[in-house]
Amino acid sequence: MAARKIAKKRSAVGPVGNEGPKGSVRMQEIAERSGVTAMTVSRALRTPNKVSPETLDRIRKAIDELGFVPNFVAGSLSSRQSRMVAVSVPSLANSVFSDFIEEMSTTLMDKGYTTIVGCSSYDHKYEEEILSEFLGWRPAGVILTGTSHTERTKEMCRRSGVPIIETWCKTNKPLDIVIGFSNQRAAYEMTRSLIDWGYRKIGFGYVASENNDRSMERRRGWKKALTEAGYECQDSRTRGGSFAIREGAMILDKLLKEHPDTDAIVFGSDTLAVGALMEAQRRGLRVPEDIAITGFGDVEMASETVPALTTVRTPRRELGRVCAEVLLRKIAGTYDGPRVIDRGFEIVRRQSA
Amino acid sequence: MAARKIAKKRSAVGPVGNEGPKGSVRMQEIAERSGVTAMTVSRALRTPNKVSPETLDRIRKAIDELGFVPNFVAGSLSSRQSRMVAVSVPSLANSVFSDFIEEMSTTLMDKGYTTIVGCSSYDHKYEEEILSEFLGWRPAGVILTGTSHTERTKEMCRRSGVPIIETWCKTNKPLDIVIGFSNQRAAYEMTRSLIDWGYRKIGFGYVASENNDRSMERRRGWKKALTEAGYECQDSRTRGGSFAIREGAMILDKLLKEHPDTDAIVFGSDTLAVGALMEAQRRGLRVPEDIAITGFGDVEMASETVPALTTVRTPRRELGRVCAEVLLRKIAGTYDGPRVIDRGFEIVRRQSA
DNA sequence: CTGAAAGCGCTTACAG
DNA sequence: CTGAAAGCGCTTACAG
Repeated sequence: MAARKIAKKRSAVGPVGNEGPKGSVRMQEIAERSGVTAMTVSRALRTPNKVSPETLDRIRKAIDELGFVPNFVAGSLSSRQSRMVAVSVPSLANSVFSDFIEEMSTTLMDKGYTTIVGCSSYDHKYEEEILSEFLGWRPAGVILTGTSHTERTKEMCRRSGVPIIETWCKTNKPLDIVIGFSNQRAAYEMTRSLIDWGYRKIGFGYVASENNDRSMERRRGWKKALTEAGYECQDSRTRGGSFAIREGAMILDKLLKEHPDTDAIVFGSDTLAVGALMEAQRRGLRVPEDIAITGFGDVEMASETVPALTTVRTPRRELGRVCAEVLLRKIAGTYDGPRVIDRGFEIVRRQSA
Repeated sequence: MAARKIAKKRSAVGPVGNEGPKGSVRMQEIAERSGVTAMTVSRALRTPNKVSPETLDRIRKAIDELGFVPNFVAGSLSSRQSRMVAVSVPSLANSVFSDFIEEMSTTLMDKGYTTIVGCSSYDHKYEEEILSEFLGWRPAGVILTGTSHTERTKEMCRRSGVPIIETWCKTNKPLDIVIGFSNQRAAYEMTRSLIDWGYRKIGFGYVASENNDRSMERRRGWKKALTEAGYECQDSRTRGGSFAIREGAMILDKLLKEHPDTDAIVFGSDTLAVGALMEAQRRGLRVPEDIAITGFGDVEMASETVPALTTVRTPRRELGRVCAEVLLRKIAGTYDGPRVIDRGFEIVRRQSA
């Protein structure tokens, strides 16, 4: 405010170089120092081939000397497009999502885009708040986990007019574009595989949350496989939003107590499965001889446990990259691919089943 | 552009309500609909007590009906302060940092701040690029992992004039403020504890990277404890930036090959320790009878392995919260605490040593 | 309690 | 290849 006004006066009067601690350098300063106008500095940054080589040199030198960092806030307001992408995931503590985010944000940064990330804690209402906050930054695109959202979330997405990608799921009626895989199909095939391998009393372990459509889809897949084969369905769950390892142990305990003849458990996540694996070891249960255990995700840990975990590999890094790439093309207006993109999954058989 | 101009004309001519898909609602529209000027709408949002209750009601109603989302980009440019905080961590895949980030970003969002996160992949040069990118958004504050950075990174921090917090370390000469704990002291005490518990040939396992000052500090602490006690120092490492579980197994292998009489290994991270634990199990080695293993971090998994992991608990969530709180006070200009904040650590003895 | 004017630092859309 | 003018959607600093 006052400081800025003084700075302006200074640059109009004498040579630059004494920018105060708070007075960050503007294009104007660069322009003066290189004997052009701000317009040409702007061009040098955005379309350098439209500026003469000598001018370019001078400008670049000035930028370097003054440590000029272009103000994206001003640029975004002016051009009505911000190179920013907003993402909401249920949790970062779950490595499945942190890997996804890491890959996505790296891909986006390579193209000059900044990623803002919010954690909804598996809560649709909180996802709505995050989105509303993020939309204030007028992002160029939005990526949401799952396909179930509050009405207001959907309404805000529509009104915003920006490209939306939903991910980690598959649906036939995405808000805009969906990139993921069928959770139901994946759990179905995992369960089918167990049946093929000779298991008969197959339980399901998960954390119940009406907000987690992925989890519920997986449960549906497990149920479908058993029903088709004419087997009983017995599941066990803990309540709450977190996917603590501990919960896996509790589920194993509960399931074996209620249905002692259970010979396999399909878990809705690797974290739960690893928890169950550890609990089995503590009890002296042999896996898979006494009880088979399968996970979902194929996190790094899955191949290292003893016994190594049989699981469903989901393409989490690939999902991050593809979401970024498709979104970028949507933003550029050059996307002409399908609205539903299925990246599949893979059953990985190791030792635990 | 053209669309915007048409939209303006529209709103000047007739009643509002037909905003196009791209034409997001502005304060101007809210003002017209509630019979005031944009200035009053701005007040209603920022200092509602300075607006008459009736006016406030009308404005809020209009905001709701039109689905107005204030444009932070314009607000930031105008007020010369953005409610945005930039953070750089080495990796999100490491749960130690994702927990930290989750806590920090939640704390910041509660106060109306948005967090932008970048992953440096344990690379100082890449940290510099991320920072330079982030500074373009004119964040209100910056949080950096570690205390070792490139010269240009430090220079940019100074020039930016925004509050900087370094974390996960302790140093006497922070760029601005440092909030963390002494990695050297923590590893020293872990090693001392092992000595007290009767171990004599204590190795150190870590991933070598000159960019990771935390790791090197921990190694120094281990060495110091052994040297003071007059014992030999034998370490083993793998090269590279990642903290894969696999590396822990490789380190165990190498260390036992080169120094078969090793009776304990201090690991620089829980991930490595868990990898070693699994490898020991695969080889039929008893932990801690044949070999003791300790970790660093106390991640969720640490208490669930069999045997449960003895480790150093670092206050990662607390660090996230405190970084956010201190930064917020620095931004507000009300911080008068120390420049060096030590949040300590804790040796957690379980079964693996 | 409310408003008119000016400005934040860029980019767009011309013009030359 | 370069520049002058206008404007992006808000907030600041008055004034009433």
